[in-house]
Amino acid sequence: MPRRTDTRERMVRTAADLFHAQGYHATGLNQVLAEGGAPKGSLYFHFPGGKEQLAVEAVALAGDDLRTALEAVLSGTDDPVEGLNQALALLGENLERSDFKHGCPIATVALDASADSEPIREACADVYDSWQRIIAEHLNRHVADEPAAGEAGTDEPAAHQSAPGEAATDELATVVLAAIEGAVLLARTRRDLSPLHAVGARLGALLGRPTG
Amino acid sequence: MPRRTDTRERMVRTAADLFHAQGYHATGLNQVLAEGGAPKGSLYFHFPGGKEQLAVEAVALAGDDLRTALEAVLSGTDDPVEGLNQALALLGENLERSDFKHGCPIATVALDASADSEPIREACADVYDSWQRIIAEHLNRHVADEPAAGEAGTDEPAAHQSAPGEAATDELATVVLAAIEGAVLLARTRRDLSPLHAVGARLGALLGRPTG
DNA sequence: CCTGTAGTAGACCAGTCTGTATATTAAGAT
DNA sequence: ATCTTAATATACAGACTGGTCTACTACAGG
Repeated sequence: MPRRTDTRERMVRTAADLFHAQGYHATGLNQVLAEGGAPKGSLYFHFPGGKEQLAVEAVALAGDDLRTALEAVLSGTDDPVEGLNQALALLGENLERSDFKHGCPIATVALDASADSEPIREACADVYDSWQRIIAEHLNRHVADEPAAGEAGTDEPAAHQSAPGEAATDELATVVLAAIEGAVLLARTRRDLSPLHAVGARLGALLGRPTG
Repeated sequence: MPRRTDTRERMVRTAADLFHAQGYHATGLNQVLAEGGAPKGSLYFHFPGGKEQLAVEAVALAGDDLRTALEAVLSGTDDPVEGLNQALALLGENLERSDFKHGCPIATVALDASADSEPIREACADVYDSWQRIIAEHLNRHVADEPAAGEAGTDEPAAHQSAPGEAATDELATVVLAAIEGAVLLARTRRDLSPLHAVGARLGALLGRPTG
């Protein structure tokens, strides 16, 4: 093989970075090419699907990276609230380090490209699912032995097979993910980390702790 | 004044709609013009600041509209959880009615334009602030008499002046807003309302209810 | 040595982008 | 009736878009 073999990966990484900070439509291929140091021909050789394919792969890559980091942080502690707080701290560091340009690597693309491209939308949804799964597992590991509330325990016929509160944990993981995503969105827009701290401070109540 | 006098407002409304569904960079001025039935000259007459000014005004308008709707819904009930659930229902209807194109009218622009334009970013931040204020007032009206937790009551010197739980209510409103924003983001990306329902179901726990 | 091919390099295309400049029209004032 | 101004209507400019095309380079196998 001629010259370099890492061109493809470099392009995806560059694209992921730019999409992360600017979104899909605000990022031109020329910018990706310039920043990645590759000519146009190479792009369409490696990505015959063009910008759309590049975005799908970039989203998947960024999602994997953050999922890995999330797993590492969450598995490092026994306290579910503590684990999630460390995840929030990680996101806060990313925000600060990038002058509030790097929030959620998926959200921008999800919002500004899913109207255009169904494949991109699906890729983003898949990433969110994977994150939610990690969070749910984390919660299951530590708080599944609780009665898991019961405010809506009427309309569940016999859905939960194995664990008793599995459906409830999924719901809880959805809420946790939503709160985190919203906090990152607010923090990025306000250029201020306090939304992350607020969510962190209220995680205890959200997870059903007596009062923190 | 010649011809029409509503051209300006029509343009802002059209722009707000398109920015809402597609974001800032994905929406071309030609599309705004075509959909609003106005020529280019009129746009730069009414908005000498060009696309940026149009976006700032569109964001403010959309933010005002939703703030009004939010106020109406929240003032209609005495139960804070019930009120927020109705707000979630409203957002869910908007999503469904628009085939999941209309989520938060601010988020898309906030994410894909605040890297480019400081004025747009500020406009978005202002809208979020206004929404948060509405939520905080709503919470203050109904739950301010609670002890307002205290899991992190160590590093607060003497911030809260007037009401005892005011700072705590602000924090809580931030978390509520974040959770709602995140839920809308997830719902739009997944094309599925369940994140909204999940947040609704957990609002009680989040607001400090015993386990309701 | 020669050829096939993976990959690179960049010119090029048609279309679109935001923004500007120049008419043209309609109303209000004098 | 005329002059001014608010507003509309287009034509146009220059830059940039994503995408295609062809030429070229470097390596591998025969």
